[in-house]
Amino acid sequence: MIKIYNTLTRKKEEFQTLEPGHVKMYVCGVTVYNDAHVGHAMSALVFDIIRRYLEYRGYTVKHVMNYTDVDDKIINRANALGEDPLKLSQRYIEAYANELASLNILPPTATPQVSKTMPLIIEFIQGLIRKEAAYAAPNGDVYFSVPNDKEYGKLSGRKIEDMQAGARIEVGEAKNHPMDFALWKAAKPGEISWDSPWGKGRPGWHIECSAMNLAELGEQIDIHGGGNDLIFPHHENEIAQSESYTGKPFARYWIHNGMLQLGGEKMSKSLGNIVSIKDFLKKRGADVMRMLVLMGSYRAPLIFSDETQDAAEKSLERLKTALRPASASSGGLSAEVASALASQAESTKQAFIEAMDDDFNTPLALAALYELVKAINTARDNGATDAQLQPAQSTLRELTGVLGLQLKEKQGSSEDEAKVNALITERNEARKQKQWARSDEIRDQLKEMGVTIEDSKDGTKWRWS
RNA sequence: GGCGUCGUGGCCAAGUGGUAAGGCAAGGGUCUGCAAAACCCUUAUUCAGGGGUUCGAAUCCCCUCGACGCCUCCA
Repeated sequence: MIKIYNTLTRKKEEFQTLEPGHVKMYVCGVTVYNDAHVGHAMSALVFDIIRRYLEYRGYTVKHVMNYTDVDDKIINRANALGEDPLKLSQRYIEAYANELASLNILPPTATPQVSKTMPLIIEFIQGLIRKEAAYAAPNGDVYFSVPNDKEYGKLSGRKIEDMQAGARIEVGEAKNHPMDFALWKAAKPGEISWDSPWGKGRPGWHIECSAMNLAELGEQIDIHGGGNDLIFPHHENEIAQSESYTGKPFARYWIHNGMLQLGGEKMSKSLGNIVSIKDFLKKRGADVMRMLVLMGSYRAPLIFSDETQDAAEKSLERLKTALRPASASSGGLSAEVASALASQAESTKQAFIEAMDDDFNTPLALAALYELVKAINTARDNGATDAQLQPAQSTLRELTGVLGLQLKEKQGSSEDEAKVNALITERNEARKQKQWARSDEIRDQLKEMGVTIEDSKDGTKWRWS
């Protein structure tokens, strides 16, 4: 039984889908006006891991991730660049999709865009007005009427009065109540706009997600996800809109990931402390980013530093050691020892599932994997053959695959490989003649080429590092 | 000011009543010409601090201190 921490109830709950065996999951994507950063990658990875695990447990997952391609920031950036806003956002959509693929994130089953959902958004707003949950202001804006929604604040645990005390709320002249938020914004001169019953304009930020949810997944969904910075106001407003419109409970489980932190602060475009996904991938591999996410709880802040990145890289290396082949000269394990390895594989699998079932406890799941790593390596040291290692290794592959880890050994060009082999042959000649200085010199040379070597009874092994 | 999350060894981190998982780092050992990798051993009488509940608390309650997030665009 899978348990999920639900932001709505602030409790772990048993996971039960609306429809047996099927999961409808909507995750807030990004506003596309700039390069995405590793914080976005974290969020995408968290929900990719959740999706992969749910699929592993037998669910069919409909995974919707939206692109906000109509927004103030996009318009400003497009104006600055003298580019059409939709062309600009399209460019960043393609870039983001490629980056997600590079991170080994499964493509969502649908990726709706605001600009392509306009008729439904307008219809949604009309519906809210009909139900008196919203009103059109004389200037062409349309607002959601917060005081008319008795349940407003249930996700974020806020009271309308408390928020007003914050005094940071801008009182728009056209609003009836300071907490009301825009569903439709009248177009300013020269801005991109769409025709609507209220004149030319464009949607507010929150309504798009309500509309796209309805379009892609229907009135009720199982999982709604995103970063915890979206809890208020975005998700609060989404609930308000969707539930006012349908009269039904919207999402069963609200899942929010913690923020990625750089130097003790949240990484965000407005703070300017950004590491882009592009730059990260130049320095480190996709697995390193994923490992960083796996090492901590998805709900907690993720400390992004050189130190944690190094640790993630080393931890990956450790997982990889278990997947390496048996020693060529191995004499085989006794039946007893071989069956002990098999039972470790089985108990690791169970521990892994138990950990992941408990609100996707990836650090605990990893701990289970390391036990299997140790068992495999010990078996190899004790002379296991490849055939004896293989079942345990394939269990390890299966489980790391569920987490989305690729654990590929690094590759070099075949030209370089020839060079490496020549050097190793030369070194082994030197070693035969006990010319240790020459031998070590060659090893240093190889190291500079990015090659690690290991001498063993079966000869010299090497790999790119 | 309000709402929320949280404070566990050098770093990351699991652990919601029964006596501190795991990874990285560090030290010692086996192996090796030396390394590397693997394996073995060692490293928190203690869980921000102070009270309280309990036979028993990192885990529950109260207070204090501190960090972070949200209350404005934000994954």
